[in-house]
Amino acid sequence: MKAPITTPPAREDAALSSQGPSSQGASGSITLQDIAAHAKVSRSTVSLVLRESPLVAKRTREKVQASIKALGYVYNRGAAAMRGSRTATLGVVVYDIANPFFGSMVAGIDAALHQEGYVSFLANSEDSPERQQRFIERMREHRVDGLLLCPAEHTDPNLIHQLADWGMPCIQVMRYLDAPPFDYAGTDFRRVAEMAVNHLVSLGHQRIAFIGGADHSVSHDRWLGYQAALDRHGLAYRRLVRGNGVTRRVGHELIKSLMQESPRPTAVVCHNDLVAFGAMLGLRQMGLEPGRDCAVIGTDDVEEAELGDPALTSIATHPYAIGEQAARLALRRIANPGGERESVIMPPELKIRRSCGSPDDATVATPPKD
Amino acid sequence: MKAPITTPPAREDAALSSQGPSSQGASGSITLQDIAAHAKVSRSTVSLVLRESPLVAKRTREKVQASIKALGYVYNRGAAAMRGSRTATLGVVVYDIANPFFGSMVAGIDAALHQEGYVSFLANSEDSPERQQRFIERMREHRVDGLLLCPAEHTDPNLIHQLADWGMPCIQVMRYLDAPPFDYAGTDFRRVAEMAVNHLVSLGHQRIAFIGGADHSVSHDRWLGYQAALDRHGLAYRRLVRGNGVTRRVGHELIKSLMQESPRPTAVVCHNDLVAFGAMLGLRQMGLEPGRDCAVIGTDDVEEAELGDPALTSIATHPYAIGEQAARLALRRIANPGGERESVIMPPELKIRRSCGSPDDATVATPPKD
DNA sequence: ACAAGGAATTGGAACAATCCAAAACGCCAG
DNA sequence: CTGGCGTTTTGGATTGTTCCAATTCCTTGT
Repeated sequence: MKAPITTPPAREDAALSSQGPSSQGASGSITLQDIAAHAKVSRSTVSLVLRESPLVAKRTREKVQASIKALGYVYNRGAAAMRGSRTATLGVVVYDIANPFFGSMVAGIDAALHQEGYVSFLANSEDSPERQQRFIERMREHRVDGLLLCPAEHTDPNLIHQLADWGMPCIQVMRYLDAPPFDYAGTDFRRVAEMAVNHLVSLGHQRIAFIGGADHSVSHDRWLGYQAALDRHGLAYRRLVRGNGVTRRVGHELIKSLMQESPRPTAVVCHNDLVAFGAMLGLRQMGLEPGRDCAVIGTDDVEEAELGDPALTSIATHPYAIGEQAARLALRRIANPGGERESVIMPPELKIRRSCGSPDDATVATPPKD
Repeated sequence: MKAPITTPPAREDAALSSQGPSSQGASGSITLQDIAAHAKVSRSTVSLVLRESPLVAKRTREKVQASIKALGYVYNRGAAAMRGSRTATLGVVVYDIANPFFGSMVAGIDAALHQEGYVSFLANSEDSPERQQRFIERMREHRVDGLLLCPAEHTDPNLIHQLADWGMPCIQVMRYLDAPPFDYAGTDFRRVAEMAVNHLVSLGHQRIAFIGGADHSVSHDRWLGYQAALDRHGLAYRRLVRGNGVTRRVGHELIKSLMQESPRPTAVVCHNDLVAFGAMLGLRQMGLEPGRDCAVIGTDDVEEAELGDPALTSIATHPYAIGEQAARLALRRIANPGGERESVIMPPELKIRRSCGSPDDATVATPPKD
């Protein structure tokens, strides 16, 4: 890692130093009491105005609001949280924020929370249970109203019960620990894999492989779905190569060894789109054409899928929508902590493009009829 | 958008309902007073122990720590922030968290803050100044110690001075508003574009175009760098096609019209790697080979650059490191609010791959000597 | 003119920590 | 035994809000 270069200020403007000359300056900040004095009402009335209580008369409300504006008052949520019961904050834990899938999910969470006046702490666990644990402790100290958790790999399944004991609402997202019932938002990964297999079967494929995955619920579910779909269609060929991870590189490596087997698969379901891109690249390097010599299907439908060469057929999992739904579920649970646990499952969606063959070369992808 | 499917709990485990039977249960939480009583010392002493004050004697400290553990005490940072001066929280604003560049940056911020016991609120402005403004107001209400801001497009440049008036430390990241001095962390985008041009010139190129960009400081700087570098090398050809955005699609469109001009450029500098991927795809579709018929260079060095076909030569801008540095700068400023403003600039780095030609076809990319 | 009743307003206590000045403690020299 | 000094410990005041019960104000009916 290179050291950064630190420069002094590029230009020293006139006397812009220290605090601006405006208003009250530093931290001797305006309180409810000050507003009350200015508007000639009581502290309590001001508090009611701030919380938009219908109790306070219109004239008074307007007078108070004028004072609030005039003095440049800033509500102190810390103090409010102390007496009241909610902080209007949420903790969000993901394990890889640099992954655009989680980026979209966080964008969805943010949008939904923003609407309700909530604001969220974000932590990136990097799949370390220890880091995750420290963050959760800090969230407790900050008295967040709830937690949105994509559990790190190898998290102690007991965590969920511990959170429940602590009275901290927790929605699991994408991944989950232990057994239901719990609050969960995600997609049905079993169904995702099934849809992929079904699509390939409908195109006439009989030898369908699956590549990629890691040791967590989202992968297990895909593997189960893959096998269940093959069972249903009564297909004997099955080849599940898990590899180590969910990256382009993994897809690239796995497809190469897979295509040297005999018999070769005619189609491959990939754990996600990154693995699929790697697989298509690997096929090209072997002189094989994705979509003609071997159908490739991904999952997630990342933005790049559409612009690939060939454009990648994929099962969309809608991370943004999952984020929104997870956030809404969290708010529901906070409003009603004792309520029945819920699972919000976003239906996956097949996006047909060219990597499983196009109308014009469908004949090539379709094996002989008998 | 499809509606999600909401299911009731999948399985109702024995009597797992309501709160667990553990400890204190609900919110009648343990306070300093409780610890003090249990350890037979005063509230103040417990407070000192918690803050690791050297004032308290070893025996006492141990006794108090034992009580803290025994009662399962949770520190209340809200209450602490009320009397004390810091909240150990920071606000972070980005405009597109789904972009992996910002994902990495946020990961760097998170890592640096985590080490110092800080925790951060995250907001995704989606380049809306109004949303950004609302978030900043909320951050003020939550009394964050500082702000890390990637300003939304068309943000009022006055915002920086307003924040200064409010006494809220603010580090601008990547983009910046108005004129120095201010605290800033980013990379030198002028230099980024210059490096790209220099590299192409060193390979013998004379007609070098630039594509992509939006109306903000990071784009302006790249454009300036591009032009400055051409000036320095005394090259007359210049073609700066700004397009509308920084996506693959933009690169794809722009390269196509550019290659129909006469004379054609022999090399193209792209605003970022996404634009570069689009450009390479466009070249292929025109029957041209990136790196042979036209050199392509990107900036950012995203993970996919290495795995592209051909692998993309790019100027790395190290978003993770920028995030770390921005966070550290914020903590420095919080510790010393009156200190001199700083700019932390990460040096960009040339990553040579194959999209500007490889050793074996260097002759093809190099025009005649004279 | 007065009581009743609802609408609007209010003061004091509570929340859980920190800060500060003062008190208690221990130890040793005179 | 007392004074002095340095180390620990401690109440009480303080922070800015919400909650609650009580009070005041304003109508309106008799």
